[in-house]
Amino acid sequence: MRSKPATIKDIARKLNLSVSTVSRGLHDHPSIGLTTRQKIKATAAELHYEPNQTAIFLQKGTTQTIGVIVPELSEAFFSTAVSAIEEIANKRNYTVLLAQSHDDEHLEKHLVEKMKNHRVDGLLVSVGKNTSSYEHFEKLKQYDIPLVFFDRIPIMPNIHYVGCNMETGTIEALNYLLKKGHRSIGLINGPSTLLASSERKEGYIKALTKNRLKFDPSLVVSCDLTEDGTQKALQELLANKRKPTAVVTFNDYVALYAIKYARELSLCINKDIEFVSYANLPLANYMQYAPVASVEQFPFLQGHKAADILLDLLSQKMRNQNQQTAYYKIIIESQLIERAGTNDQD
Amino acid sequence: MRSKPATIKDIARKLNLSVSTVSRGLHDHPSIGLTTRQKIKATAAELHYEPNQTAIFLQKGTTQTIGVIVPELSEAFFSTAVSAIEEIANKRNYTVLLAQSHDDEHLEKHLVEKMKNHRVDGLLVSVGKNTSSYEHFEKLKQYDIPLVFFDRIPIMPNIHYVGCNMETGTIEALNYLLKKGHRSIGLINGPSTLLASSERKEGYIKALTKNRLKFDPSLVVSCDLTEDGTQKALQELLANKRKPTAVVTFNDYVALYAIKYARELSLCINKDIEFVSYANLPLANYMQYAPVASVEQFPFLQGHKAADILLDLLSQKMRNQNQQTAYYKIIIESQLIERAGTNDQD
DNA sequence: TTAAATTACGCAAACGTTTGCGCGAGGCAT
DNA sequence: ATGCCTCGCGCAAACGTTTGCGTAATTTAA
Repeated sequence: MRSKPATIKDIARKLNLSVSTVSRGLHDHPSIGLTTRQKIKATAAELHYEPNQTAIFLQKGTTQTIGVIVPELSEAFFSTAVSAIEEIANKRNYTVLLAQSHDDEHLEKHLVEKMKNHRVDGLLVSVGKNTSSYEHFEKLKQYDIPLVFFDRIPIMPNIHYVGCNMETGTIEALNYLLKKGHRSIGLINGPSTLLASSERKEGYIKALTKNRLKFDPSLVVSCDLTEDGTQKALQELLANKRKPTAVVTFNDYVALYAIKYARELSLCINKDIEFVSYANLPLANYMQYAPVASVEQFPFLQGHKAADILLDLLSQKMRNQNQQTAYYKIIIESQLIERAGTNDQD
Repeated sequence: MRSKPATIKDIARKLNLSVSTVSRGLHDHPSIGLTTRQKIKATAAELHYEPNQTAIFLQKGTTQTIGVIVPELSEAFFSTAVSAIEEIANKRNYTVLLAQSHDDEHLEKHLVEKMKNHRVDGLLVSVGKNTSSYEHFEKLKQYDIPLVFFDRIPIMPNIHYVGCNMETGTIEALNYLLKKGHRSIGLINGPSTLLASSERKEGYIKALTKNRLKFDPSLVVSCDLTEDGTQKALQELLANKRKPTAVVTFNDYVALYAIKYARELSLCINKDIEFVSYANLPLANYMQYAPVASVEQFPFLQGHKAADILLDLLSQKMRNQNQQTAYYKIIIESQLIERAGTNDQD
């Protein structure tokens, strides 16, 4: 058992043919005679020959790889989106080079650099929540590497992205809570660097305006999406003169942290205070006290669309259609999901 | 702004030097004069030159990449292990090519093939729960690609692996439940293709034997780790003449499904029936009814160790130490974690 | 002054594949 | 018999980098 895999040269040597004949024979090129092709194939099988992708990539100037950077793979949202991306990529014979930034801007920059060095053909990114500068993304344009953002989108000009309409989702959430009788509704928002945060706030304001209610800025609080940050945010809301009877949280994890803390303060969940979240993760099905509703953001669809767009950009590039100045800005409508049989305290 | 990145050839042409001089200059080779080196570096910066990793990989016959295949990234256990692997890999300047098999044997085979075609230097695998044949792993030996299993380990000869001692963890779990007064304890086990399943069963039997209790095979039930399979398994246990008052579940997800179903059957959790699980995931902190204890399996440590072993094998290989016949079989001791203040029904 | 040693570069091959172009042999038409 | 066409192969370059070995010029020592 030889230590090195067989190459075309080995087959050529064994059959006393040239390397180019063997390469063509393996690819069923019509200029190679049938018997010669058959001999080549048989010898390839015998030597367990497998093409070396690195050599092919060098020769073709493409790596047939797309890079994907997400903040945290353990978040079902991101791993769902990634599963969708993998599905599309597999269908189009692309490899996915996956990395997680752990919401660390420095690591995110390093990962973008590494993706560039690996000459990924294109890149899909969900930005880290703490990322506040985007030169590392700008630099990719110099290398002509197509880039599509999804879910968490930076506030940058001239970009492709797939996102969810958080504004309308927020409006639905507010309408739902207002219909339930709530008049003082808090919002635990995310970092202001995220478009998603400003969208949520916009939706919140629009919903109040539409219902002829006054917007009280002190009921909208930012947090860093950590458990500690969430506690502080809830504390701030509960200390408000207009103590909220309902809170919309940035996502299910924030809801989970907020609910846990509310219980520690001896609040009766779904009586003293109700929660609505974003993401509608399966996690909530098993939570002790789940939010009464959640805004579905269709991560699988977002991942799917982002991958589609990227591969479309790649195929345009291959066809040398550099006249692309239009930017994809896909917004998927969100959907408020009311939880059936929200847990009451027994 | 040129569409293609600059290469060493461009620098060479611009400075009227040879390609080899430029390559050596970029690497501070002592045979290149200082002024020449400085000129080369300045021109490289000016042209935004960045080395092409594909070319380097071809020339060096290594990809500086390790492949990692796990069943499901959304499981915190696997994503934690992957974070540990990434940490080690980054330190040693390796890229991680990550893929998820979704417990699908066919997809797992395809991913192994793709990893091989990409000439990953080594591979880390946590086997899919439904994988029942392992030729796809055997074939890697032909290509001299080092392979280390972690967490879910196939029953195969001559392999490297890092696992957790499920036997002693199971014994601790049984001891804990026996000490609490339970005498009829069920076990919802996993697929029999997994070593982890037989280890759990062995631990279960040994614990009973050590406590001079009879082993009743009908109290050990296999399931496929799905929600549906878990329901059936619990049903079977509850229909037992010796209806268990405690159940040890294969992992936290199985516990979650089992508890949900038990509640549907109007059983009082932690009164009529208690659960102990494996994995000790953070998820359980937010569960409505969490298992009273869980066996910690240290996924970060497992990932860390698996990556260490693989990189050690790779560096032995680079030093041409083919005399390796010893196989790494690392077992990390598990640890039963009793949950503080297990939820009582209020 | 001459020979030997050292310095600073360049040539060419290699890694493994693809592919444009060319050539020799055989077949067919005139 | 000769010229043209087609078939079936091979040569060589290329992709972008690294590196073994060689050479010319300069410096140093005898």
